[in-house]
Amino acid sequence: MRHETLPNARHLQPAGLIPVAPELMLCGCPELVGTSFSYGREEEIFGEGEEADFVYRVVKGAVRTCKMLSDGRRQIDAFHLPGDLFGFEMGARHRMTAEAVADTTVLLFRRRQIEDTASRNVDAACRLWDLTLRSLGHAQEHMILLGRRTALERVAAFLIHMDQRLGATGHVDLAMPRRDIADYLGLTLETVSRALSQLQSEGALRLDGARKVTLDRKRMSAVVED
Amino acid sequence: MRHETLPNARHLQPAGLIPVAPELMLCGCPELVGTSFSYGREEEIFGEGEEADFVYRVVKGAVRTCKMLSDGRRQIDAFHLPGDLFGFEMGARHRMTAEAVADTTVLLFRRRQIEDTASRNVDAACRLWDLTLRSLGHAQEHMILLGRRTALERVAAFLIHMDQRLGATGHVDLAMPRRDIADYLGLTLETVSRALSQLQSEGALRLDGARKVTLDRKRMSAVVED
DNA sequence: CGCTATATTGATGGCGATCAACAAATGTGG
DNA sequence: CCACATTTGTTGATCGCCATCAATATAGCG
Repeated sequence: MRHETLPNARHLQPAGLIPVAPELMLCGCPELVGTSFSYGREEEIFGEGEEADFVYRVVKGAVRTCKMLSDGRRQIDAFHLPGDLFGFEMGARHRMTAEAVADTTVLLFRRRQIEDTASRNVDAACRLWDLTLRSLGHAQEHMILLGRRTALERVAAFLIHMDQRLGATGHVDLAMPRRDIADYLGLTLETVSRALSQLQSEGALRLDGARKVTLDRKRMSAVVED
Repeated sequence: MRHETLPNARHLQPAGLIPVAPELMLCGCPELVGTSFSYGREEEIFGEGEEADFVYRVVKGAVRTCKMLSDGRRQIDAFHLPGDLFGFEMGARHRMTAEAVADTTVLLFRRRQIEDTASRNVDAACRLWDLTLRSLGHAQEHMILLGRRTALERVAAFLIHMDQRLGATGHVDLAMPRRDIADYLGLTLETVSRALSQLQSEGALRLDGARKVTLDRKRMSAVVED
């Protein structure tokens, strides 16, 4: 049994004092105040197999959670953007690795505190259950994408989804490289790049630099068509 | 707003009276007593988009939950065997279709009752949360299979998993046809059949009839090797 | 038995992976 | 600020796995 340790962190910024800012709380509970941590690009937040003592909320930046096989094959199960929670686990240990995709700030919540709160506050417990159901819903959507969608459909669906999460402006600013998109979509980075080029040649999007994409939302939707 | 109706069912077998049998309860709660229903092979239990008023537990048989695209592509997200719960949803409506793979008996629990119980009984709420986290964990495992595994690995992993769920005897009795296995693994039924033949020729398993498989667990594990 | 549903096996083709070269963006030190 | 190195992204050529189409075999069932 090892001692509970703090995670790797560049800079510790202690949370504000007496009047708790609402954005520091989890599920609106004043007793669940997060501690701010920052991670550099590509830095590991937690690794598969580590003790799952904390739950995280993204404040700034982007995080990927993924699984790897021994031969290096990787599957990214989700990208977490500002406002998103990640790090919930069934057992005592993480079954995923979490890494910062870009320079990232997160809020850290002690898992025991969350569980204590949930066991006393019914409303918080329901909200936590709902969050887990939401993750499950996302995973289920992703399974049909991975199992049954073509490469072009996957890339289009990904961009549409990112656009919606970033405000549905049609201007998507991708935080992650091609390789990460590929590992999220079950493709290679070359196939992702080709799909983007094809979507551009079809007039469904425009690439204003590799990470900046402008979508024609109507034509993009026509590509996925479920 | 439509009236809450009972699901399709062949035979209604009213639950036992005064002393509630433990196998009829959910999470060990005496107030959560299920009602037994039976469905024939290929019969729909609930459809995507329907009101999610019930949660189900398999008593006998097997159930598949799946999503479909408009052009007929299908992804089965899970097979539910005796003891398994299914039908939990985030919102008011089912986002999946559930169908009986074989002649099946389920217990039906009113969702409102479950939520009422969870809001009063902390222990039950935690168990329900844990069940959802378990489903999420399964979905995450399945994503790396769908995104990064070869056909042979998928079929081998599926058989190993089924063997474990059925008691790890090495004798797997498949309840579902090749087509369902294929739609679960993101393959075609021909590819599933070929993978089974190849595994047999490699001595990793023996087919005693299409639905009866005897595994060499050591050699099977060597195929998936994560 | 014969009828039907299910499974296996074969032949062929296409989508996406792999290997490779080049281009563009980013960063670094002089 | 520019020369150079490094990382990231695009595009091309080829290959292989799995899908598709097709034929046959087997199992289940009246």
